[in-house]
Amino acid sequence: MASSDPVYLRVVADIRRQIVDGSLSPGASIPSRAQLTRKYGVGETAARHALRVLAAEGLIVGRVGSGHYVRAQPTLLPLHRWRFHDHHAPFGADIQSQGTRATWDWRTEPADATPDIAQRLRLEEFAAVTRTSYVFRGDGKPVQLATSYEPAEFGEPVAEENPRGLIPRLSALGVKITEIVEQVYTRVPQPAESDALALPAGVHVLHVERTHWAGDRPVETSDIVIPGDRFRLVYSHPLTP
Amino acid sequence: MASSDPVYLRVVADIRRQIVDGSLSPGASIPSRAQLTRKYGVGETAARHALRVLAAEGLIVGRVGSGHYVRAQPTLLPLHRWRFHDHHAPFGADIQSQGTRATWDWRTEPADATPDIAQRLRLEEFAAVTRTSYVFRGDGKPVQLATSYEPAEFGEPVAEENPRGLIPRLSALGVKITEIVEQVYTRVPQPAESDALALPAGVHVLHVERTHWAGDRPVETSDIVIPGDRFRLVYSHPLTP
DNA sequence: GGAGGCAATTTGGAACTCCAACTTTGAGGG
DNA sequence: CCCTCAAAGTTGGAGTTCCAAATTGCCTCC
Repeated sequence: MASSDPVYLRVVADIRRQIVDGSLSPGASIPSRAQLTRKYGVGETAARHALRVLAAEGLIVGRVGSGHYVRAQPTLLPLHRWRFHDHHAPFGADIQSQGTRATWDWRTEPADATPDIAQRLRLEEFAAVTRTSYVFRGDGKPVQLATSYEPAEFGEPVAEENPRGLIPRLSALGVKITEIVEQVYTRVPQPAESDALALPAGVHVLHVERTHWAGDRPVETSDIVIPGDRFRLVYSHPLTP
Repeated sequence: MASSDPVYLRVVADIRRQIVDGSLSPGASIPSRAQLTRKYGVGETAARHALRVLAAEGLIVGRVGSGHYVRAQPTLLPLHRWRFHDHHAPFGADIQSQGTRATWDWRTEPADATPDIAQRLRLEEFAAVTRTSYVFRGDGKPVQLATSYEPAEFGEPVAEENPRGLIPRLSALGVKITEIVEQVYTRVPQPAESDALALPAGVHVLHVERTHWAGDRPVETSDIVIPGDRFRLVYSHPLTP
């Protein structure tokens, strides 16, 4: 904390310290901005700025008319990525095995492959694909979004077949899945995603690009959007003897 | 965009749309706040607020005295998590294989296991462990931080032995690694991490908790901090016939 | 004891103003 | 053409003031 640093950073650092060292526990109230101006001898602008930074870090949350409060640090539910890949809805099976009631909606439609999807599926641009959009719910609240793309040649996953899952469905078509690859990164959610997932301000998502391979051919690719404040992803790698 | 929405959101949405649809390409300048007030008929506060939100989303970056500019969307270098686990520095080997010169520093010291580490290593609280802190550099710039913990009984990885890597080292001690588990989540970086990794404002990190298992015993656990604007993690899962 | 009303307080949005440090541009001179 | 300097403009920090919507606590009445 250099003496030339902006005053708001002094306020941020002090409050952050109290939160991190436990002096201010989850649910505890933070001084109002009027109180901060008096306590730290700063103006309202700096007080607001400090509160804004702390809120953006997810450490506090403001309630209109009431005040700011320390946020409980989220417990991140683990999603074991390879454990349920033979279920018809791996995510659903995972959180259900952890005691959360899981439901999901999906919508399937024919689409043209965007350049990105075409590349991932090694198709021509604008090739015909089948796009299936999912909303997964835990205890009734949306907790994950996913969009899956398959070459149109595999046909549309009709409603009765969908519960069978991708791997057996493609197997019945003579396509054997040999590998699943997931690429994980973090990003800012799009406004529609924030709305759909009821994300608190400042929360980023984990974005998983998952591709099913049959030998050296990609036969399905998905974009999965996972709230970064609710889940962590667990990957296991056994070592062969 | 409801008509009762704050005016700053109108500005945000308009500029975001231009960036997303390519009208404003990377490097393009954004109107200054004075220009925004005139263009959108809002006050300076709302103009600043809009710019602040866009900056927090990583879409623009402000340069003092110059203006705001559209940020190039980062190309995320893939880190193949299981490909180099038998190297002495898997991360280094990974980015080196992609053309980036990798170097790293580390520092080893005895420590007492915190409750979290004790739980992860199935040790008593405050049990003696060996803590090794790493700073990984790509082309001379820090690009990843990691802290590794081992039970103290394995001894201190002395400098000459470190290049051999964890798995052969423990193997020489009669401990056979049977599985590696990585848990991935995203979070706000701590100030020291932001400094160390030179993270732009608003960038979150991927945090990987990695544990090496020998049978049902955890024998090493690490916390790995990866800039969310530079890397993505790639996990592969072969399906057995 | 419970319900309702009211005052005080709070947050989030917003306006206007000022300032230091910095950048950019244009004019003038060599 | 190149260099210098001044003017204009920019960002980030900061202050003060106002307002709508919401919350909380206290008081009064039934």
